[in-house]
Amino acid sequence: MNHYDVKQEVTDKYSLRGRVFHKLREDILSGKYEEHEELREVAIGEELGVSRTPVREAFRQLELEGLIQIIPNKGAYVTGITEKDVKDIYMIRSRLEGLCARWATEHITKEQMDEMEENVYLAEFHAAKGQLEQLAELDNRFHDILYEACDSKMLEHQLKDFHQYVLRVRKKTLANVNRGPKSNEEHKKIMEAIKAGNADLAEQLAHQHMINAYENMVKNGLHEAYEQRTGSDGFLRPDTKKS
Amino acid sequence: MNHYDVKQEVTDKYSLRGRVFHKLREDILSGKYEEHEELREVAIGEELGVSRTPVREAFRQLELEGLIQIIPNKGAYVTGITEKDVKDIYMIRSRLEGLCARWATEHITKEQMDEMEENVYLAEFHAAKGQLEQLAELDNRFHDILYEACDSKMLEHQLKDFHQYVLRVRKKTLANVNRGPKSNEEHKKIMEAIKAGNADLAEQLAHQHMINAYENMVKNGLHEAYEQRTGSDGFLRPDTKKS
DNA sequence: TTTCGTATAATTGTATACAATCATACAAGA
DNA sequence: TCTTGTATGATTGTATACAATTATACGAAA
Repeated sequence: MNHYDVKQEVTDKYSLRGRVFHKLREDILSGKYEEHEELREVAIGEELGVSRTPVREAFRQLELEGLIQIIPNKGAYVTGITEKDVKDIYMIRSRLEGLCARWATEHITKEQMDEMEENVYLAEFHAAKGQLEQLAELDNRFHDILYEACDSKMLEHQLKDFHQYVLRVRKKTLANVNRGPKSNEEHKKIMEAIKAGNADLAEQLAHQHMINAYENMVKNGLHEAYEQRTGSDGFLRPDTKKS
Repeated sequence: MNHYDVKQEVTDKYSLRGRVFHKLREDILSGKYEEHEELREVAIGEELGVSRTPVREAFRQLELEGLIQIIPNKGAYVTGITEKDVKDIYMIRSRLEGLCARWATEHITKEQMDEMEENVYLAEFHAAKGQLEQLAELDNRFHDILYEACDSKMLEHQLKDFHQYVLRVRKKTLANVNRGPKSNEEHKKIMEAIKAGNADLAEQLAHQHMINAYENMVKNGLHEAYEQRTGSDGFLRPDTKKS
């Protein structure tokens, strides 16, 4: 096995730098830090019990992920996201999710198809019972399945990049009682298109699915959704990675 | 003026770390290092006359840009790109370029429109005279104009991310005598669609433009194009940023 | 000869010291 | 009062020392 064949996380979680990186990312996404808040190297270091070196390296990564902005010789600041940014993100993502659905149609395995079907029908069940928490988790998982099924590490990388932003604005989207079931209905149609091998339709549906999600969010008050830092909700965990 | 309003490069070019970052990026893209070649901190540092600290920070950024891969406690390796990756990149980019053209239709300024027209007609001139070098530069510039005109820092960021990869495989694409003029014809149609305010058509044309570019590349031997590290060509400079 | 273990070297990970830059406070002058 | 220059402290930028980990060489045993 060559070194480059090793399945490698973007950053390891077991070095100090890795831990700092993940901790800061989670804190930023969860709203611990205000937008435009300055992050000081020594303060972060002391809080986590490490020196400045790993903190600085983590900063450089967070900068490229778009979560903070570093101004030379001044400091590191939590990135602000405007409403236009949010809209752009969703529109970009709609294209990529569409492409993802297309490729998923071409590359999905039987196991992935099975899990997707299970996901949709399970979500239908929870929707009927009004269990929004489970519904939200299944929603996240549906998209993860889609990412895996598209079988493109490039596209997956892109979509996960956006995930960083999206998580900051998405918290309340599915909290709306109407969107959850509606979202799942759309998942079902996407799933059926994939199963039928209709890539064009799958792309179109996944594309529209994102746009609907965005429009729903706007309708329900985008502003509060992403301005509010420590909302009383939070049933949607920031990191929805599967185990 | 608030600190976060400052137009800020992703990374500054005047710190040692910034210089290391840009130098390494250029070297990787230009093919100075083999794929999967190991980059050692001290060696790079000595070559550039700096210590390991800025080199390490640059490494972390290059990793997130996808140009190198860092394996904990082992080393940093230049990322390998498979043929499938290349295809994926072009397909993803086709969607994003399409979206970019759509937004450009909605947001382009008069100055940008003028420059785009000038670009196309100038390219027509060079195409007629068979001046491929100028043609290639104008081609790059056309896309830069498009990126600026779309007026979305999010999309611009995404497209520039891909640029890193694309530059590694693109060198020879336009060297083909046929593709240059053909490419410009497509630019012209995109330009006309934007000018006519037809966003749907602009998106569709820009989308197809990318796919054509990819198919042309495949037709002319993708493999050599991106495997070859120190080709005798090189009239297409790796960094095509405007001055 | 091959395999394994150990010693040594090489390399990365982290902490810290020092330099450079920036922010702030305050006083002098207009 | 307002502006401006300077001094001081705070913060980031870089170099270096040391620790931890990994790679390599080499010899002993099977």
